[in-house]
Amino acid sequence: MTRKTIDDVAALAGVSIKTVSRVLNDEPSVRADTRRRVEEAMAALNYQPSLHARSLAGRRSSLVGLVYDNPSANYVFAVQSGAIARCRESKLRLFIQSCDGLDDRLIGEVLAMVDQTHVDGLVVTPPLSSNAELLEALRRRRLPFVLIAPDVPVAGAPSVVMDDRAAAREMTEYLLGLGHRHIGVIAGHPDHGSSRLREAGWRDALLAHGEQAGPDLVAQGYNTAASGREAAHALLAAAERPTALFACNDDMAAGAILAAHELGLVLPDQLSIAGFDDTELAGLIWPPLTTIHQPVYDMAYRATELLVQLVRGEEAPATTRLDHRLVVRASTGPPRSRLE
Amino acid sequence: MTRKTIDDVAALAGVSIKTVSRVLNDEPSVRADTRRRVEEAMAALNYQPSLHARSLAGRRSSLVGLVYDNPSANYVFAVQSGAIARCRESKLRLFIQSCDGLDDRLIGEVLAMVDQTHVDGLVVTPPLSSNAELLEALRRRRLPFVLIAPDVPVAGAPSVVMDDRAAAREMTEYLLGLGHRHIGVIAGHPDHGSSRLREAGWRDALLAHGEQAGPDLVAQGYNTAASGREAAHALLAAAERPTALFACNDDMAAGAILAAHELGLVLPDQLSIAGFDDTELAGLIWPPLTTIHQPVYDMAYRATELLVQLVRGEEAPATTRLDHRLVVRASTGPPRSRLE
DNA sequence: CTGCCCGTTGACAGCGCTGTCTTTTGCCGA
DNA sequence: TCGGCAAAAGACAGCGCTGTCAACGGGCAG
Repeated sequence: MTRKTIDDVAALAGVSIKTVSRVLNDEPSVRADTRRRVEEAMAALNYQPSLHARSLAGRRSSLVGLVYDNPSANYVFAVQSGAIARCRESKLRLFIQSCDGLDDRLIGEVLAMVDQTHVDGLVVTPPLSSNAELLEALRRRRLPFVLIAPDVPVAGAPSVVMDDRAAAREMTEYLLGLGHRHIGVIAGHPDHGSSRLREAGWRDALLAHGEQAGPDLVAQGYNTAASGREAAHALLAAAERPTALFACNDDMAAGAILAAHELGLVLPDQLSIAGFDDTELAGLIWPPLTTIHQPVYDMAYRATELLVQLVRGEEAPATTRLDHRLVVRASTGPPRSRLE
Repeated sequence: MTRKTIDDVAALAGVSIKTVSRVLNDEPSVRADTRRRVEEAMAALNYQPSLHARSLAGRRSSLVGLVYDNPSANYVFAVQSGAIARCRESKLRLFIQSCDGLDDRLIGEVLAMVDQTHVDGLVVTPPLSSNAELLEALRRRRLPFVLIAPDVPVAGAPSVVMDDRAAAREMTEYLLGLGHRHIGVIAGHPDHGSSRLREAGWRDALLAHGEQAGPDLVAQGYNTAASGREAAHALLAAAERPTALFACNDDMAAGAILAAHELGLVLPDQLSIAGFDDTELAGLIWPPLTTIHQPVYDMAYRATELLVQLVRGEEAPATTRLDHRLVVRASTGPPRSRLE
């Protein structure tokens, strides 16, 4: 059993291969009954057109690239899921390129992938979406691409973002509303654009309420649980201990909770801890984590949708902002002093 | 700037395109200095051969497929990472196919992907690696494939496995060694082959030590934290409460820990909880989870390596067994009765 | 010096499609 | 009935490579 080609279908349907091609590509000017005959022949032969032949002959590959660099498993998985879902709707295929450990060969590898596979466009996730050099190289290639959560907007490339700063401010205001006055922040990885925004949101809220936001309330983290734990220990060692900690992502919040447990602190009575992202993890730790829901799946879905538009030659909005949501769980509560 | 083709390289190097092709494919019978000239030309032009043209003209595509169906984010991420790492070494590309939500169209979609993209071979992860119908269809297509953790060995398809049963037994024996006598088990998803093996390992250990392994010590879970929590509540409601729980994966263990916290139980004094898989989660919850390290990344790496061998026409061992490891953390300890 | 062999290189067809251009068909009004 | 015209269908080249086979040249035995 040799593989079926367009010639087999054409022969069986009694038409030329070009007509089969037309049916395949949903082109007009094919009579309804001809179309039906062709479709029946395709079904009867279980015909599957060759991606490679189509890509070589035509200009498009029906392939969308997704590039990422070492963010967390949950993030990558959510992004992939969203992008795959949208691709399926348009009969596209997702081609995934991990840049993990590529370091300075990164740009070359991404471009090699782009050139070899002829992807029609690219979805770029953070932190690559803030890599100016990469983006510039993509632009020079005139390859359509969409950014997820870039640091700053890039001309000509639509972005899908959420309002990190407003969300962080919201979270901090929620903590202030509970009665906290000393709210420490565990900052995110300095190379990630969102880190600055989230820290800024925390500062916004404190200053708006006339509270201090001094350096003793800030500890640098690196988006990992280990760094969160360390940062939390540092913050909690201060003379005037914060009664609440806002970690700029859930992993660091989990690390902070570990630190709290190590110090024998009862959560949330003696210490409130909040995170950011609402990963799966947030609901699995104890106490369940108050956090900001970041709609990663939806952002990836939307980004892919925008890319589809670009590939078709349609316009796409420069910035698409999706809503976040404050998710209150059990890791936060009023400070003990107010209870006593 | 139009894209470079093999003709450009040939012209610059002053050879025929066939010679460039030979260099590209590491074929012998190219004189060293000719090879060098061609390589220099390729570098000078930044030439990237077209995947589609190569696949169409040759028989192979340099594409390896990876199929998965809804296991956890961590699992999928680890598998992808391992497979990508091995692919990179052989200059192959990984083509990912998610079967999430495909249900009965699953087999058709996988085969369509295989036929359209002409992947050279497939790495199949659980639970698909136990899908007899899918595997049979792949075999009929004479497509090389390697299974990760299949339920039962499949003739002609190498498998990469770990010894789930021995690992579960080891874990249970460790708990017995701590002094536990009533050890409950939260069984995994009934559709996953490993679930049975892990439960069997638990039973092996208990019976070998002359302990009961009655139905009141078994609760059905579905590999999710929510199901683990429910199962734990059920087990802990028994008249003679178990002093230790063995959850057949980490997510369910996390759910069980949630349940324990809800009941106000102090871990591990009043209750020990152990998991299986050693996902990232295990180190992030409180108390850190005692579990079995499953070498998912390594299994995927190895599976891809075996697939590369198969594609080359070499033999590959029917079964490759990788080592697990008992990872003791703080969620387990001697039962309280022994302390009193 | 001749012929043979092997290592090296090249000419050319064709992989399975799509783009372009041409031909055929069906349908309308006169 | 026929011309005219748009819609439908087909012929054909060629996308960028690899497989096949043929051509070339140099070393070496006879």
